Amino acid sequence: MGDQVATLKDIAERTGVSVNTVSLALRGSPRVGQSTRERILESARALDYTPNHAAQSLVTRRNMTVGLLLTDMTSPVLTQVAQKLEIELKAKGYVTLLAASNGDGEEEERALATFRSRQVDGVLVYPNHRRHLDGIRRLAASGMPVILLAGKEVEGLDVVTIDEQHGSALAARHLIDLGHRRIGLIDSERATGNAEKIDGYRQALAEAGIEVDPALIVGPGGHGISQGYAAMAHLLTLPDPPTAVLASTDRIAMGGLRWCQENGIDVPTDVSVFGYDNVEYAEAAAPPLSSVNYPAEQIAQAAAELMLDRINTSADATKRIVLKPDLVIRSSTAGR
Amino acid sequence: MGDQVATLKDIAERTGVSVNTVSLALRGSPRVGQSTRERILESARALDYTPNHAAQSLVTRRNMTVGLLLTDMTSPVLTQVAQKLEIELKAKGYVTLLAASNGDGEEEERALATFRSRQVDGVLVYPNHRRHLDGIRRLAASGMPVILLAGKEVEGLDVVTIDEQHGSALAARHLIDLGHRRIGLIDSERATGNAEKIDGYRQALAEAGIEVDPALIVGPGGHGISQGYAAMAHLLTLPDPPTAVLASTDRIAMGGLRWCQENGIDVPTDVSVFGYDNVEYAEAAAPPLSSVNYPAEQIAQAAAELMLDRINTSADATKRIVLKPDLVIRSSTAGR
DNA sequence: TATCTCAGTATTAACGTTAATACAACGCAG
DNA sequence: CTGCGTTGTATTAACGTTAATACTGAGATA
Repeated sequence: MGDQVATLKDIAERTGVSVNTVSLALRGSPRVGQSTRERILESARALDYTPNHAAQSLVTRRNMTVGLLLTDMTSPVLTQVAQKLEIELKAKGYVTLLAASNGDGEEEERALATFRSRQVDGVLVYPNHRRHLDGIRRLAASGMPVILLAGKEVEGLDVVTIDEQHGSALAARHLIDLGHRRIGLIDSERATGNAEKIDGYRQALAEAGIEVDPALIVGPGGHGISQGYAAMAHLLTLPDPPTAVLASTDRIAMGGLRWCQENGIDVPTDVSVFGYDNVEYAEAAAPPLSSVNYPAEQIAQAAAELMLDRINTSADATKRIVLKPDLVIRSSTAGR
Repeated sequence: MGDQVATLKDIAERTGVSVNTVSLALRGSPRVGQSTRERILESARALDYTPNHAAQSLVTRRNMTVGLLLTDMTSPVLTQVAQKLEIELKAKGYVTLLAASNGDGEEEERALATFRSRQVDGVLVYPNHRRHLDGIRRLAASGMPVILLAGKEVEGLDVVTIDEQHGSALAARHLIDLGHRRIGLIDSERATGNAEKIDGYRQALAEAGIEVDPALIVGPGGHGISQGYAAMAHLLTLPDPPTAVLASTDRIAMGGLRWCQENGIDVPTDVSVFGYDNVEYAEAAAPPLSSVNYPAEQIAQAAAELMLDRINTSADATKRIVLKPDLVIRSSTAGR
């Protein structure tokens, strides 16, 4: 029963006023009389009225929706950001339309097209590739507010992200300060921030006057736990193995920790291991993992704020908000 | 330039035909002539036309959207399901509108209202409370397809979930088979499936003729890692501590593992620990955690299929799909 | 040649809402 | 008692699309 949803018209008929009066009353306009308003509100409640968003958005040209495009819906870092964003935007009345590109460029394009077709008011994107931003640029050029959540060096687009190079350099410096000179790097090619993280590592080593040994840099070809396991195996069975290892991801680091454990290599006595992202599980690793903290909350907050700005006020120059990450030192790192 | 989005009308004016002809042509109707069609398609491309979804949905009464309400956007299990669901639904042309209730009943209500207002074609829900389903029931009663993703005992609503009691019983039985008699249970009150998991534990013990010692059942008051840590501390400092512990969540189990590690208690020699969910990180725990596998992919697949069914064909009797979980045995469990 | 068919296109009316404007009734100042 | 602002409500026109129906001209049919 009552399979049809109630519309303004239904309320209007029931109360004997015009549709427009109902609309005004429900929106709290002072122009409708006390008693009429009450009758209308009561009818609305009785009919369990919910405004038809499509109709509203068609006429107001506001959708109260922002699109959020993630590269991976299961990444703890990304979902943390997504969670905060959702909360932040919801507080302002916006709904989050989520899509995942799962590392696929075509999926990314499709998601953007969907966002456009649905007339979202703005789009937040973790791009798949740092260089290949054509689709995103096109969308932005068409007047859609677009904010990138990775790729601090990007020109011509708003960006809110962390300084991944800085984080990486910080971690490397910390290891150097502990007395390490041979520091391995496991960096997954496709992970967000690839080149930047390698750059930070190089920078820290250069500053300390340590020559970079290319044999100590290994791309695991993925960012799963098993890839970290394999990469660590590779590094520690080298003729002249590193005494410390920097991983581009906690996942990778934890895979590495597992290899150490299985092979009787004590962390941090035999090797120090440094993660990246400060995932919740890093705390429960064996041993608890030192990691570069990804300030998800601040990113989300800044991004949400900027997004609302972009939606409500017409274009300024593009903005670039780059947060500096800090370190969380636990017990997977120690001096020589 | 071109800040205004192109509409059918623009294409119509440009090609000199009527709006309706354009609409037909773009939808591939055979009723429009070859040459006209080509001119229209070309114009559409030139103007970078994207259909206005709000307008479409207003008249077709199909939104091609399903709402997904999660209790926690950062839970690895839930996001895994969300990911698969998104992929599955996207393949059928549906977009996923995501919301998180974050364990708050009012947020849940608000999210459902949003879904309704946006005229989603269906709603998938991880409910906050098993008993308090009023809002969800009301939505379903209004004709909206609704599928619950937890709470196998629920009447009158479609449910796709796993048999949590069975999973829990399986795990307990495994520990019993290994020779354990004093088995602790850490079950977080609010986690999905609370009562069921306890029931499974009781059931397995009863079957084996082991009396349940209430002192061995501890509710950690949350499902974080630190709560698991504290709960394990509590259990293992008992006068007569358990020789095996079943945790209602991998997160909790991993918190427990950490406590053991810090306190020189070897797992599995001194205690066996069993997790629940088979989170990715379980594999990298120290030691790798035995866990009840949550078949996220199957859940998502079944839920998506049922949802499309509900959207496309009018109501049958409510359906209840309950998958049986299996165990993943790693090295955190061993015999006495 | 008159009629019938049919392909191709146009016209009209929805969908549910908001926005702009018009109207009616009323009290009140002049 | 005329005119005027005020208050409350109604009317009309949008928004961009689809659906139903109406028209038009040309070739086929009788």
